[in-house]
Amino acid sequence: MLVKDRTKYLLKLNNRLYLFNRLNKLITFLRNKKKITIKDIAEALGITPSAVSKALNDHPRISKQTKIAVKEVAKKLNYQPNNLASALRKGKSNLVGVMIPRTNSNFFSLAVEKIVERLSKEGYNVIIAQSNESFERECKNIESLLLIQVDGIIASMANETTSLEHYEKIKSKGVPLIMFDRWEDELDVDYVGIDDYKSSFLVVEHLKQQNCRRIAHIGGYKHTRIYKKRVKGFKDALKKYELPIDETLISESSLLIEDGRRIMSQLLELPDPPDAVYAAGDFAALGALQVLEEQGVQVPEDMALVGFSNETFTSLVKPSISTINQRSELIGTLAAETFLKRVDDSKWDPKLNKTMIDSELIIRNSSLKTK
Amino acid sequence: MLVKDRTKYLLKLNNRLYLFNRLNKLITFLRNKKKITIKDIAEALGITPSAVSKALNDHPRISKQTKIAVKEVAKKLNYQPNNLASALRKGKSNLVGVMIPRTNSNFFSLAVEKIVERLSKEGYNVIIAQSNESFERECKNIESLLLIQVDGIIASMANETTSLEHYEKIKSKGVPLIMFDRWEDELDVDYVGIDDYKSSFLVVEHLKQQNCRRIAHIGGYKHTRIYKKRVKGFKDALKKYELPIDETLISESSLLIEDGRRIMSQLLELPDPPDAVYAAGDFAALGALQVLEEQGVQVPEDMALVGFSNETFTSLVKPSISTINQRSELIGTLAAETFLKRVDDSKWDPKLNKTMIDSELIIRNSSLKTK
DNA sequence: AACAATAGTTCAATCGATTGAACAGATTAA
DNA sequence: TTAATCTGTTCAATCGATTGAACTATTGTT
Repeated sequence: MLVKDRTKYLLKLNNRLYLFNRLNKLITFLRNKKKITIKDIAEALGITPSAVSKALNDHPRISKQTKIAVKEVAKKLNYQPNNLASALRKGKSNLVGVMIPRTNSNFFSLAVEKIVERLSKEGYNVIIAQSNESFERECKNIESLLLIQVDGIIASMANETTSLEHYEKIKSKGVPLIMFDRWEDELDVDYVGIDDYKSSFLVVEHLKQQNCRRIAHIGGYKHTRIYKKRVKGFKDALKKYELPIDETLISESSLLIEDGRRIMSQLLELPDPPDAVYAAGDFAALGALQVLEEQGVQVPEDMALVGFSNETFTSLVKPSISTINQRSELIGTLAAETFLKRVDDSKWDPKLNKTMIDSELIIRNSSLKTK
Repeated sequence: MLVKDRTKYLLKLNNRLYLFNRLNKLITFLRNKKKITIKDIAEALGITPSAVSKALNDHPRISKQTKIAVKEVAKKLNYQPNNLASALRKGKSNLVGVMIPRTNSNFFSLAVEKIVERLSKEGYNVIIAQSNESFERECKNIESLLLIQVDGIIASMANETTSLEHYEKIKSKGVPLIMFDRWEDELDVDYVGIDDYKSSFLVVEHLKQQNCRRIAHIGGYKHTRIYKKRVKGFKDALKKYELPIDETLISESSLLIEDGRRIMSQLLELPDPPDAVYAAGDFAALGALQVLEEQGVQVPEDMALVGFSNETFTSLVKPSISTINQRSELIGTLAAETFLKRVDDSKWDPKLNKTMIDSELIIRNSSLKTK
């Protein structure tokens, strides 16, 4: 009995001490703005740091009371967990790297936005890196991302990139890698993107409906899978719709404005010029449009024009440019979800996820002859 | 009992699945070599981890021989330092957060590129966050950045933002904060941006030279410092160049395309419409241009037009839009350097750095009457 | 030869959170 | 009454790198 009474007394004392300490801590905090750790919370409550850690992480063996008390004090002290420490211990940084060729493109910008949106819901922080279409930069970025121990990388390849070692390196480190849009077949990774092959069919079908007979294609470099697929789709679609395939009408370039200009000029000088141009990129389409305008060629009457990617400007120029919507938001969300599936042990599956979604043709004035 | 048995069975199954998954992961892991730490290097050389650490960091008390040997082994084992561990110990993550309203804007995209370029030279990794002009998102982003313990934040305010508590929080945590372009005077922080006031002078001077007499201004919201300055500069410039100030010609908006359209329409309906429009944003300028074209108003003959920011499309539309180049690259570089100065203890200076750089007027067809 | 100075390492604590094992006390079962 | 079970917590090791103090050879000085 005596022991019990003494314990009660001690508890009371302890409680008083607790209140006192808490107050003290608060004052100290406000005065020196020092960083609060679980140790401080533990001290304030008269328990150990490990109990605090467990309480904060909802460990089943911690009582409800303690959890509530701990969380309350944590909030009052404005506790911010040290991510570095827990990352070090858990071997998980909660950081995901996203690497894209450029941020100032409608497609990538939207996709990234969705990736961030989805991943932050799961408590991840996203690091955005841009390669500027440069191979070297891409390598460096990957180095950096691995250095800071991201839990995964979601990437889209730079145009310049042909060698894939740096991507292999990610895989060899056991870091999940998800590719979207631009990617190579040889790279055995999860993938999300539109069906480039099918997209070309949409374009050709539409142009055929507009009574176009000779369709030219301004393509991207064939070492990149998506551009190869677009060309393949283009040719197969021509076949399907019984249109002639003329190799002189098919070109390969970086798809910049200048490329569009140069190639369009060349096409116009042909003895038998095309009556429609399908560019695998909007910038090239814009370049082509400029040349057409300069040379007084009527668009779409004399020459129909379709681009690819739905860049912002396509709806702003005159005539507005028909283009393929790659549904960037959906791709972004799916890429994020593929990553989440990959890191979820309970759903671990050796099979790779290859997700192909359907693109959408946006018909604008540059290709709409018939009303 | 039956229930219990079943539970046990399920647990067993679950456990087996878990083990299987783990084994799979282990195999992958082992195949790709385990993670190398300084301990491994130490073991390989028969010295202690601390000696290795010191050798790698070029500590003066370590012999040249040892340093060379350590670095050689490190390279051979493909050692990658654990950033988390060193960050935890040193209290420095080598991460810098950059928060911008949008990535798909020429200005911000270029600025960020330069920031990354400059900071990675100094061994920093950059986290890019976009607020999408949303106040809420901006707050969340700052939370995240602080959570992962960035060494500093370089930011430009969202349009929506009027309250500044979240920025104050950064400061109160002792994390260096550098603002660029969009920023408020009340916020006592380092700053880099163009001289918005002076920029308006450039525009008015140019329009006066083009014989414009009644200049309208499509302004941004005045709660944002830069837009306020542009209006002030505009009025003062009108005074200086002895042009009339007509408040009905000065408006305030979000500077979106629609805003430009709406305001331009209103201006055209005035009994005495202006002969020039100076928009504080390129998108608004574009909207205005669309309306002018639709209504058959000749640009620049009947109405000269100048925008602001040098967005990509300004040089692509017809007529190309005159605009202000904010020298994003320079701003980016300077912002990065301001940060570096701020964290360099040897150059510690309580004085805040406010850097104003001169902008540049790019004269294009939308305002060039005389050749 | 004795001692100080110096170079080159090792030792041990540390950053902050996490986690399995250990332990104490309360409750229930045998 | 004793043993078994369950609950709620503490203990101590750990993640990997860093760092000042301590220690041990080695060299130089007188």
